[in-house]
Amino acid sequence: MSESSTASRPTLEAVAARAGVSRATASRVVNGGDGVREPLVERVRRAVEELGYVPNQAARSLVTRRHDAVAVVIAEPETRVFADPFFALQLRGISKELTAHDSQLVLLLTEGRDDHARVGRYLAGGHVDGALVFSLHLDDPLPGLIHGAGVPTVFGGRPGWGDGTRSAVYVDSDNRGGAREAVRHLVTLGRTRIAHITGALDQTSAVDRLDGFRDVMVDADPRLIAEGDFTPAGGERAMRQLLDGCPDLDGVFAANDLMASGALRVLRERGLRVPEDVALIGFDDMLPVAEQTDPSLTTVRQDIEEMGRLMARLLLRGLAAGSAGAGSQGGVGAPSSVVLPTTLVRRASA
Amino acid sequence: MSESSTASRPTLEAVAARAGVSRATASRVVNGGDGVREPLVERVRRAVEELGYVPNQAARSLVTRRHDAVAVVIAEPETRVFADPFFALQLRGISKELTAHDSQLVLLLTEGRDDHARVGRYLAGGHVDGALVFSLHLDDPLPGLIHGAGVPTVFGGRPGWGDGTRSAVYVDSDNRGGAREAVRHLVTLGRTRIAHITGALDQTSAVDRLDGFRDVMVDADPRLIAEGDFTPAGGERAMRQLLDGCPDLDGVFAANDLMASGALRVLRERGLRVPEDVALIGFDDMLPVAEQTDPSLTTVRQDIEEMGRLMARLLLRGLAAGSAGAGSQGGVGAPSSVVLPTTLVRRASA
DNA sequence: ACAGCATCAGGGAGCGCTCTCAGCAGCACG
DNA sequence: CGTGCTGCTGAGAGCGCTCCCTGATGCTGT
Repeated sequence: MSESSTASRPTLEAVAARAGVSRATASRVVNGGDGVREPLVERVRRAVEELGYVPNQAARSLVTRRHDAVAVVIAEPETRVFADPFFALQLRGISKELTAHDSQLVLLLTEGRDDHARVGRYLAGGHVDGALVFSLHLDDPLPGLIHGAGVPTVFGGRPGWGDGTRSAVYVDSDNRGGAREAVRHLVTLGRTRIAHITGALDQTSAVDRLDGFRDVMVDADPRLIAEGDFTPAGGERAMRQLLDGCPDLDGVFAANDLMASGALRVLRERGLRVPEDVALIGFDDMLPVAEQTDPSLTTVRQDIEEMGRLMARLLLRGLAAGSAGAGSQGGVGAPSSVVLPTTLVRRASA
Repeated sequence: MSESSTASRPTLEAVAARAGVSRATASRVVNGGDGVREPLVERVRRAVEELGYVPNQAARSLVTRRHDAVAVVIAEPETRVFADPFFALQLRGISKELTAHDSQLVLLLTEGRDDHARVGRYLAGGHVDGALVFSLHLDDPLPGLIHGAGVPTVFGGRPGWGDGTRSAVYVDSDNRGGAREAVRHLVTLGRTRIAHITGALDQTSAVDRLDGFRDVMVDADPRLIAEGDFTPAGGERAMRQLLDGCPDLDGVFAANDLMASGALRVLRERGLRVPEDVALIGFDDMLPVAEQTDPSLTTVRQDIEEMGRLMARLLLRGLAAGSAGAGSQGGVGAPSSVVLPTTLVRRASA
């Protein structure tokens, strides 16, 4: 491990001295240089350069009460869920947007109830300017807790119906619309006995996709709906259940690609051809899965990275509006939720 | 978006006043309470509770020069690489360890050269106590740059041979040993014409795995080594090349599971049975891949989450030692690199 | 009972920065 | 040439905290 340099870093005072100006003027230059005459700006700039001056963020925060930092809270990242590319891509989108606005990304992963309290305390402690929160489960107390903590927050995915989260700002994919499109596509292909493998129904995305399915298959036989859990194994189980209850089904819409891949195995195992006998559609367009299955998976794509970018943008915009305008309460600049469109990606399975 | 509370948060001064003690005493209690008599401790604790006091980290950092924050730098997260479960798991391990030590995780994702400068500046700016750095490519200037920035750093994976990184502290899997074990297993199975699909050779992990392969297959026919790039498509390409050059090979060691899955497809496509005709071993034990292939993949497992945890632990230990001892340079507490063992996971493919 | 010692509380300085406010220049105009 | 104005610059306070140092307090020993 390399050691930290013991030589104390130069202060604004030192820069000012070197440039032959006051600390205040040096500060002005460092923060944009408005209202300082050109020759002085130049001198200060050079002094900064020569001394390798970097502002002390702690000192700055102390007086400005801004931190140029945003917390990203990912609740309950069970291996299964967290390890999929989903969060990685969202993080990248968020990171890009924050970087563009000189904000730092403080990552908070929570595991269990104790952590909720910890995160709540951290956010309430005013260490960050705002928070981006991912909470997968309907019964998660975190969204309510955070919402109440008085920290500007944008949620990733429509949050559950916890206290006060009805008014929450969130960014989500059009799960319902995407599901509708998928099922309609199956209908277009002439399929009539179309089944649905749901996701874990304690997550809004799963509920919304199920609703989308029902929008098209208005009075679907209950035997054509099986509850899954977003895992390949769950997809297999659900597919077996569906085939047992309704052996002549000719279309399946799975609530994600992982379950679709499980379903695919079961279909093949039972000697059913895809897409000839049964057309199959997934959701997410998780590339390593969707492209590698045989046949490759028709699926509903959502732009994950864009979701992340948008969340960050919404939050930053809200922060800017909140600090600029007098009342941040529902003011003109207060952003509202965004639902991003999805697109059907046609491959071989349907 | 919920707005930030306008009521200013209570200060230590307020706590002290309420508890009827001085600011200094209140501070002592908040920081552990050593040297303060029990009744006073109790009173201060209650005041903290009642006022909902949370220390202002900025003010604290300003004087202590500690930040209780660690930067995690992930260089060049191309979608392909970043989106695999690898980083997610490492992040989780890191997060757990940092949380246990009340440190925050500041995530820095870099994209391109400009970002390098940005990250360098950030780290040199003394905003964090230390850094955990992932850099995949041998020619990446980042490790050298960071190493030179005077920030205590631990690397994830053996870094390349950039300036000064020879002495760098890192945590890595025993890539070479794991590879040896995999190839030896193929030998044990009676395979004699064993091929290797390498990873992208600008990454140390790929080089080390190739070295491990060579350790066992001392004078392997060059036609039995094909360069891949860690992607399924690369695995397919390499497998074709291998079969074209040496149609009677009977064992393959792929440098990761993704490439093994690609190789598997090609083998099947050419009518070769796995493991009967060709035994196949991967690396990583990336579950969604290794378990879902048919046949399931024999592979070399590394404990990714543990790697992350260890990196954080090493860094924190180094920080503690560095601030305690006078000279942090190679002192008693200075940690040295760790190479974690791997284990062969036998499934169906070999 | 009193000196001597250890222990614990409080006063105060100061970390590095921003920001208000006063002051001083320079200019146009009367 | 004097007055009023605009536009920069600098002095100084203070953000909330830690920590040094001094002073007060309780306890032991004789």
